[in-house]
Amino acid sequence: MNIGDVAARAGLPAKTIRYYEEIGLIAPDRSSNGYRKFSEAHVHQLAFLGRARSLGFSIEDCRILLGLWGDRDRASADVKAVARKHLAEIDAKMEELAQMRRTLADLVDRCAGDQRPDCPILNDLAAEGGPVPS
Amino acid sequence: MNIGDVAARAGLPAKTIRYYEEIGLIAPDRSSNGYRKFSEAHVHQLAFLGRARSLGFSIEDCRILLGLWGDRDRASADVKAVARKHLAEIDAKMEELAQMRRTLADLVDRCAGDQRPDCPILNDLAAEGGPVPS
DNA sequence: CTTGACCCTCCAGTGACTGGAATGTCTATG
DNA sequence: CATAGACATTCCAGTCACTGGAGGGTCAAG
Repeated sequence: MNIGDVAARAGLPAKTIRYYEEIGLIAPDRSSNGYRKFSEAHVHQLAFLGRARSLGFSIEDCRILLGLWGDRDRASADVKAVARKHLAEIDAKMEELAQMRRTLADLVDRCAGDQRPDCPILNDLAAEGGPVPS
Repeated sequence: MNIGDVAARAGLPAKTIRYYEEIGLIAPDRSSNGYRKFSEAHVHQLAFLGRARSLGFSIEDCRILLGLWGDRDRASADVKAVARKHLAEIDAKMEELAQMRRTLADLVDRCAGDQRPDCPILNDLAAEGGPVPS
């Protein structure tokens, strides 16, 4: 199977698949003409990667998960540990965003948004204490 | 004022301040010895940038906000538009993260996390339909 | 034999810094 | 006056995970 077919079936751009080979995530064979040759197993691996990436796992986490997936003797605890770490990162990011959102929404609410120059958003950004909600 | 003092007062790393100069966000003078020379106004601008960045505004948004801040004839509507656009981006990111979080939390919940290899996390990542919560 | 769809490699760019090397300048002390 | 150490400078490379594009080779159909 050539890269185009694999890309269609795995739902990933060909560019991305080439990149994944470059960083050693997958290792397709080569035809005599230099084209990458993919097996069904490769398609499954790439689809796996696509799903893991869509859940926000980093490439390095994906590498680990792919290794665990291919390891018959894995412990589910190892998989769970990776997932939990990622979950914690997501929670941290959400908390950070929520904090920004609160502050920003407050500023937006307080701004008249008319033709006059007076603006609480700029005022708060300019203020010593910054726009950190007390 | 040298870059070290400005960095301490604005709460930004010197490296970042040099970077901001490189991309044209600020324009400090130079002493005869080649050192950057900053004024009080520069300190305020940098602190402004630090606060805007901490709210997640992109560098380009910061550039716009800085311009509006320095424009006596601005309309607060223009400021509000920038902030609202950013608020919408934050909301989109939060929604995306929340979606990931739901799926991932479900997977983690369903995984025993013991020494056995059976693992719903890997199973779902490997599945045709992917780990998209129905 | 040509056309067009595919494939290849290599290079550069994204955003917003950050680290480090190699070098120059200033200030305080012996 | 020499020197040590704290500061400053520039430039290059790396981060993360791709993405775009140039320039060229390969293949199947008509």
